Amino acid sequence: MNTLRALQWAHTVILRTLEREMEAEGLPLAWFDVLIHLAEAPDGQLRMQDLAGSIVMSPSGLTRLIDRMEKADYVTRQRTAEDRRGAYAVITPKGKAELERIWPIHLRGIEQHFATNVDDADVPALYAALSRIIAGVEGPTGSYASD
Amino acid sequence: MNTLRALQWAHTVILRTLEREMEAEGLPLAWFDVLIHLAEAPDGQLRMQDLAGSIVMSPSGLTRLIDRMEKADYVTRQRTAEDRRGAYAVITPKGKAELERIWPIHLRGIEQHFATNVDDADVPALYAALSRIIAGVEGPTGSYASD
DNA sequence: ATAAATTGCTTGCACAAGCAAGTATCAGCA
DNA sequence: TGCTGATACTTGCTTGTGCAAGCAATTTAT
Repeated sequence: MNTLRALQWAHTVILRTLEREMEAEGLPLAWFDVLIHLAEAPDGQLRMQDLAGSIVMSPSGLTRLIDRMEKADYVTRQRTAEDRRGAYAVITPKGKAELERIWPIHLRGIEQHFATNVDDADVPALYAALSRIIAGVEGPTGSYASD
Repeated sequence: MNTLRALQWAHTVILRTLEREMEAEGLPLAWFDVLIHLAEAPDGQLRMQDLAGSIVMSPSGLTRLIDRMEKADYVTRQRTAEDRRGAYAVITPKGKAELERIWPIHLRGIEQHFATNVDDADVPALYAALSRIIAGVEGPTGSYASD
């Protein structure tokens, strides 16, 4: 219980801080998340639902997020003949460039607000514990990639 | 970085699940958070800003949250002569009753979605690591109570 | 072959949250 | 006392999110 509360606190405070930093840089954290997941995916594309799962957002939320990002020319939607209901979100060159730009800034933020405060010795245990939690909540069908 | 991502995942998935459960029970998680912090405070009251700090919410967000909860008669605002700018949020009997009602349900949810998946051996390390993170982000002025 | 059920994404709607600006009160100092 | 600045909360506005419903394409069953 207290551990859960600590988890919530740690998350909220860190993420809020990072979010503000990113926003100040002109790229909301959610946008960054999308870009990085796409950049890491083969061909820089992901089905909408897979992407929604990866960044833990509702389908409708993702639809609008991609709407905005498409307007900014960071991603494109690509429909495929193979299943004409579905759509891929594809990262654009501009999206890639933006990701390159923001990446070091974001890393610095993480270093400053998170990594600094983690005892090196804690990391493996922390990571292992969190992974187990995730695996448990998700069940065998989970889409969390522990890359 | 991956550890941070794991933190984010674990938090988001668990909290989202709990939130849906609570909402189904008729008490949003945020309301529960407010109630429990008030119930734990001396005289069941807390200054608005302290409460905002405790549940990690912006002052404006808390104002409206308390507005809603006041309408539901779970809390009251009480202004004091000592400093007429400030206000206390005070838990009402109805609020306490609601907390009693929801508490076991929430605990069961935590057990099911969180505690089950945490290796008992992990807990101390996990808690310690998270606490260090929190302390680091917060600085010496932090308002996180590790009760 | 065709109707029914399912899937994949998109819209209508309502709501909660944050930022910036506003208001009232208090503290410090000439 | 009377100003100046800080504090504590509240309000106006904008935005992002989720749920429920909708639409189109696809699969399943008859």
